[in-house]
Amino acid sequence: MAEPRTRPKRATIFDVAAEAGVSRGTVSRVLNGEPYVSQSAREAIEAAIEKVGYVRNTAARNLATQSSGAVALIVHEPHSVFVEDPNIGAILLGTNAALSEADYQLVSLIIDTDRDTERVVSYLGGGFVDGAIVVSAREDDPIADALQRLRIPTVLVGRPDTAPELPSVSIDNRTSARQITERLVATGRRRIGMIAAALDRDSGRDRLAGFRDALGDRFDATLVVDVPLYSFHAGQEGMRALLDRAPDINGVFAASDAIAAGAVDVLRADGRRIPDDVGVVGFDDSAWALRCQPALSTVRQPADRLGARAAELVLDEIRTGERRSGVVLLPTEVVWRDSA
Amino acid sequence: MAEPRTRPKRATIFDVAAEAGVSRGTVSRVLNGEPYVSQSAREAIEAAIEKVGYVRNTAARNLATQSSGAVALIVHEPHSVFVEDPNIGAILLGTNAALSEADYQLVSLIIDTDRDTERVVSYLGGGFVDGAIVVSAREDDPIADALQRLRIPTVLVGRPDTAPELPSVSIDNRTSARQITERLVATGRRRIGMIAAALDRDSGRDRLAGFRDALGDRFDATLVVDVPLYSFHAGQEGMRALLDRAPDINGVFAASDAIAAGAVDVLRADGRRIPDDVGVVGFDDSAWALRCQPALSTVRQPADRLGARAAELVLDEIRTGERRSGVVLLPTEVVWRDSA
DNA sequence: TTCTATTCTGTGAGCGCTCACAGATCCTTC
DNA sequence: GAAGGATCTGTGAGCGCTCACAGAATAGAA
Repeated sequence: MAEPRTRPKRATIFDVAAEAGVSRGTVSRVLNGEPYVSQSAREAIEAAIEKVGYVRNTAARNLATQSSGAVALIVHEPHSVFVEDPNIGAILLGTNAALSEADYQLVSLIIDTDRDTERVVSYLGGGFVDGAIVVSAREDDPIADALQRLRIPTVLVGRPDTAPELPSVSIDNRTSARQITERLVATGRRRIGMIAAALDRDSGRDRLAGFRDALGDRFDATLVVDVPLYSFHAGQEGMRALLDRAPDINGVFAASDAIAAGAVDVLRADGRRIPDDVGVVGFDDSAWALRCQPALSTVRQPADRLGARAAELVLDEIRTGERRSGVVLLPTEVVWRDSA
Repeated sequence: MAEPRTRPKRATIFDVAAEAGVSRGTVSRVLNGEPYVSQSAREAIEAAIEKVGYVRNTAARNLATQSSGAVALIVHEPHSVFVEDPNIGAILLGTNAALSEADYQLVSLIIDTDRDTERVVSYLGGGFVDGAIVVSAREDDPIADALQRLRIPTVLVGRPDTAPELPSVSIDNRTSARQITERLVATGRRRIGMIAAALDRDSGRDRLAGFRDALGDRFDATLVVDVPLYSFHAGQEGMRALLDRAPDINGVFAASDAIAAGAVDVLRADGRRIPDDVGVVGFDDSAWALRCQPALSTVRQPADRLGARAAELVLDEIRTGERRSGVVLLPTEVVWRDSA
């Protein structure tokens, strides 16, 4: 932290009061939109604020109200994913918008290593934030646990089974996956495989479950490969494995667009035409989807709205003190393009 | 902002003083690492801090020191770029790391619309941050101007010509562009074109200048096309235009990897082999580079170090009160792969 | 021993704000 | 025309910390 610095003195609530010819209390009242202020006083104060160029000092306010005016967005992903994953950026943007609307400050905390976990937990214990949003929590996430212990209003993005007490906002991965797979079925594909990923998260598991739902009796576990990451490379590897097991495969559901792009790459290298020989569908509607040749059919998830909704829920709990547990599911949209 | 909330009472500096049998002043001294504290007092206080679980209240400290303990990272890009551009995420991460090391809080502000500009300027005027880092400032950027007026310590990432008084950290775009183009020349290409972008920023202009440097007399202005964005689509369009103008082209320098990927796409669709018929090089060493077929030769820029260095400079100015203007150039690295 | 430097410690004031309370003013209503 | 309620306003205390100052303790030199 810094040595104190001298900056041009800012006007305080005192200056405003003097200028308007009223007391601090009255100024504070109009600042906070409280009732019981006369019209004339209100106008005088507003004019005075304008005149002296007053802006509120957050530190003082936070000290007096015993709150921080900040909400943490905790992203539990390695740096590489943080940089690459389009959804995370969109969630961040959505959260930021909703929070600043309500005059709250977003503080983003990125957890990469175990050391970060510790640091973040102690930061959270410091009362620096009034609430928290956790993105991509794992099962038994120590952060979620800590947040619960500290009784900090928290909302999860995604829906980990481990912390059902915590409210969360998510998309219906299962139904979405079922819908897009069904369309694959409807176009006459009979040998349909899936490249699944992140089975340690609910999102990954639910996409697999939806795939299974759509196939019903025809589901064949040997046509499911599990890759470690939502990445292009993982998609390539997954597709090669699938091709090994079932050379006659004619439909593929990839757990993300990046994976689908990898799969498309391998399929074309293998001389197969898309969608004629093999239909491929993805998930996310990220930039990958349009970048593929042909453009990918996929599921669009409203990542920014996910972030915004989470922020609203946290704000609500901060204000009312009441936790509304439960899962908020935001609608997705299946986008049909040319890959299937 | 919130109604006050009751949270379990936290220990204050008072509790620590009582526990250790000393006064507040002495506790404050050890907290701030000041001299003139006896060994015994220091030990007693440290034990007391541990025992009562004390953590410092930032709001109170900020109020007393008249500083905020926060540094803003201002990103002047449309949301889409923010989400897509790998460099921005890396800069953010680097800044965050350097700042939290020094116990400062990163506050990221994203400017998308003109309304955002206004809001951010007033936010900045509110004394919420002790310093600022501006990413992708434009020429005549109103934010940079405001920051100067408010006399807030500021460092630019990138090197806009308009605010030479402000210190900045950047890469040497011109030399890097020259180096990678020279290699294109060295492999025997004679008809070399460039897909340039963002010529309203120094980065874009410098890359073009470096290209020109490398070609010397052989530079042919008709082989330079200018595209509006650092994107895949822009790359496709740019390449088509280049092909129209010079069907015999055999070397292409793209101003970014995304553009290069678009160019590669068009070239292959046109039946040209890479690197045999046409050599292609990019810039950034982003995820695009490895994703291309064949993998792209490109310039790696240390985006995270850019962010970290900017943070260090801001911190330094905050602490000393002295502005070190001038440009810090971080080294880049040309990465040779298979596309040229 | 006495005097001066040096090291250490406690105290009061104040940062800018909010909150609770007490008091003032105004309007109803009987 | 007085009582009672609603509406409005000012004041004091306090949030947790830092800073400047004054005073205490210790050490070293004369």
